[in-house]
Amino acid sequence: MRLAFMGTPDFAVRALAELVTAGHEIVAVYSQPPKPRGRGQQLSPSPVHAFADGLGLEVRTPVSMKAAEEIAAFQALDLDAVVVVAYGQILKREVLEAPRLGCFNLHASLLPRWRGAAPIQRALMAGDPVTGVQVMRMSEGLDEGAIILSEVTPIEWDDTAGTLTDRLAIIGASLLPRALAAIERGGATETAQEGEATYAKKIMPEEARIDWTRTGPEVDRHIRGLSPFPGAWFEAPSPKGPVRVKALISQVSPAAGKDGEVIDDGLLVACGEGAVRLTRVQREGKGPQDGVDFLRGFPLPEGTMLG
RNA sequence: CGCGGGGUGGAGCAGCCCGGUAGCUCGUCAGGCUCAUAACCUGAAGGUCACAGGUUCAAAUCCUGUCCCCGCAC
Repeated sequence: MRLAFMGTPDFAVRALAELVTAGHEIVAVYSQPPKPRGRGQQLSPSPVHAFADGLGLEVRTPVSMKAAEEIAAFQALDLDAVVVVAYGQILKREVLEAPRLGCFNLHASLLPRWRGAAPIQRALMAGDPVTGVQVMRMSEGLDEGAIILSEVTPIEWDDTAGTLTDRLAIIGASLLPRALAAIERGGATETAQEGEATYAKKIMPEEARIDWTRTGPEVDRHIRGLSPFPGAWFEAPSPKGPVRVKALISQVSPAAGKDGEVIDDGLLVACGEGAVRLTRVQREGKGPQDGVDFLRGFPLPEGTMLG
């Protein structure tokens, strides 16, 4: 089919790759414009942008798809369909209706649960037992379209946003060629979303700080849901003042103590109820390291209070 | 030139301000103790202190430049 692809982060790269492999003609790739990122504020293209460049595909990075000329240029592409994966822009009706067969979206949750920006992290933080990816026909509302294909995956006790994202990206990417094949021959079944909708709000920086008054399981989910990005963090006391430390991986434990108190010599921290052991950690200015390695150069003896 | 931290035996760190013997917690190897051990004791190996210049009698430490890593911000 004659397609356009719209996507921005790493999560979307594999989807694009699968579409290319499936032999579709990718007429244009839309991605968010390069922006200053990382240290030094270097202007750098999005992962999808960079990947598409590598394949020699035409990349378009409009600041807004709402501009009349942008819509006109899009309509002129004369497309069969469009695939959108974590693009980061709302598409207007004129855009959605331009392709012959419509616009399709890959979304990383079991809709209507977790519509919106951060479905994977929200599912993990909420302690959902399962999640999944779905291909849907896009409509004007936010992630409200009819479902065409979906696959469920359990959320394991040791999953982090990172591992789940990787897994869902792979599953989701494999769903797309199948969905498109069905759509092309007119055999796709479209099922309206059923159930109570919830919204996966964007993660705000203040939200990432660990609240030790919450229960062990809640703190654990908070840590894994935000790992590796943006990272749940706390403050550890040091001779030079409080140091910000990210907790990347943790395990729940039934031990007890005061909220935020280190209760053994292995980074076991008491919560409002129960405790969590921090098994992988990263302090500012340093790389990620195992809890035991961290402790060798940054002792946190029993009784230390974390903030 | 957005702000900031850092590159020291295999791992994680201290030492740098106030130049002068390479330190700490582990790991590894050998031996000992022990019914036994990831425990304990003794001993050993292992480092051009990121790289390149400079200052100095002397540089991990001071000065200049380069490369690389990371946190914030996004």
